[in-house]
Amino acid sequence: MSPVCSTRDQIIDKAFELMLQRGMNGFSYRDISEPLGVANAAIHYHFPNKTDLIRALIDENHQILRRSTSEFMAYGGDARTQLEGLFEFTMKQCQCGRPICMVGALAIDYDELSDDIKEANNRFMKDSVTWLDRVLKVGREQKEFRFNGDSESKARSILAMIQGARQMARVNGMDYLEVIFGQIRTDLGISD
Amino acid sequence: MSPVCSTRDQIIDKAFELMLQRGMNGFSYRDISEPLGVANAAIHYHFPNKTDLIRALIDENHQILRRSTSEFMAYGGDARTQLEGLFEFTMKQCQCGRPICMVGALAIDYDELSDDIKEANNRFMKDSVTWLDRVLKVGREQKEFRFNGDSESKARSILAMIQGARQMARVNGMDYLEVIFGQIRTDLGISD
DNA sequence: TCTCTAACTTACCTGTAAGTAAGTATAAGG
DNA sequence: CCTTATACTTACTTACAGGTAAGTTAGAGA
Repeated sequence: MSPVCSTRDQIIDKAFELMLQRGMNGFSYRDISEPLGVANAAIHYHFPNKTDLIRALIDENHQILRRSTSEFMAYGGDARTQLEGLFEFTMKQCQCGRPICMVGALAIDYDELSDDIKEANNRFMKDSVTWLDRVLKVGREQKEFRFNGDSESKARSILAMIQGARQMARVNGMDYLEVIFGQIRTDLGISD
Repeated sequence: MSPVCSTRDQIIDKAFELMLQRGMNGFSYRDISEPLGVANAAIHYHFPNKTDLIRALIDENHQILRRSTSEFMAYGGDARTQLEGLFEFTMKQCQCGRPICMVGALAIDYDELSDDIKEANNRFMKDSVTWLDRVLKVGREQKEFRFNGDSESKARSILAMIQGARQMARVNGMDYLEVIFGQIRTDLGISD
């Protein structure tokens, strides 16, 4: 195991931040190397080309979400708490300089992505839907949520909403997110 | 009035398409000039720098939506028809090579936008919310739609959903959009 | 016929992006 | 002590981005 402050980890950290702020074409190797005080070629040593770097960022993203969802899970079986965990997670991401999500960032550059990156991104999306679908199913069974129709469609629509909201929040201010969270609660028949 | 096939119009057409496919940093002057068979500098003649070009694209986008919404309006007072018009409009945009919307495209490059572009983008968003808010209000009064809570929040959430869905559709296939449209109908208490 | 302007083209410049090749410091192992 | 691998650095190349300056051409108006 490499230490947390290894050059490689620092590169990933910085690149991850830049990726979710500006997208794939919005940052250069220099934007990473300069603040870290290393040479440009140091990045090429760890990630031969930009595709390799992006691949690593997708993995990073997947890990972050997986870690977070298992954190929510640990809170207990309460579906409402898990949904609120997703809201909090989203809010935190936006507040710590990650205004857009990976799927949204990659969607812009979709045409120039390699097949394995497209697939990794797709897998991530499906994982997210599966997770939320489960939360909704449990929530409906436990009478915490009230909604009509298929729970998977509902899960997809909520994820789409959050993704869109993140982008609109950037243009129109952070309270856009709170409005959307409120609407999701209302749509799920949560009185609060 | 310049003819439809003027160089200026062709530049806007091509740039608009590229913008909604790849975002602001995803295309160059060459990507426009080459297919049109003109010199790179011809673009600079009409739009001195890239910011001027982007500004023109936002205007173009605003006009397209305004034209479309007044088309829906012309159909009659039926709120349901107007909502379906929005769905159709979105679908058509995606099918004719404009997978993402302008707000989404610009959100990625937000940090490097000039103030007037940010403002124009914000205005566009607010116009869209205002329009949909009205449709929802009328629809609720006429008992075409059934939903809880504030109509403006609902409008925002629907627009966020569509925006997110466009991006997710790119990663996961076009039927994602249909799923989301279906979910919006369900959430509005439309039986069909 | 001459002049002027709009709408370009050609030829160029500067900056910067991604990437590479070759060299170097350091520590670990035999 | 020598060798090897890791983790870099320096110095470079190639390509292309956005942008500019000066020249050209075609048509409209006096």
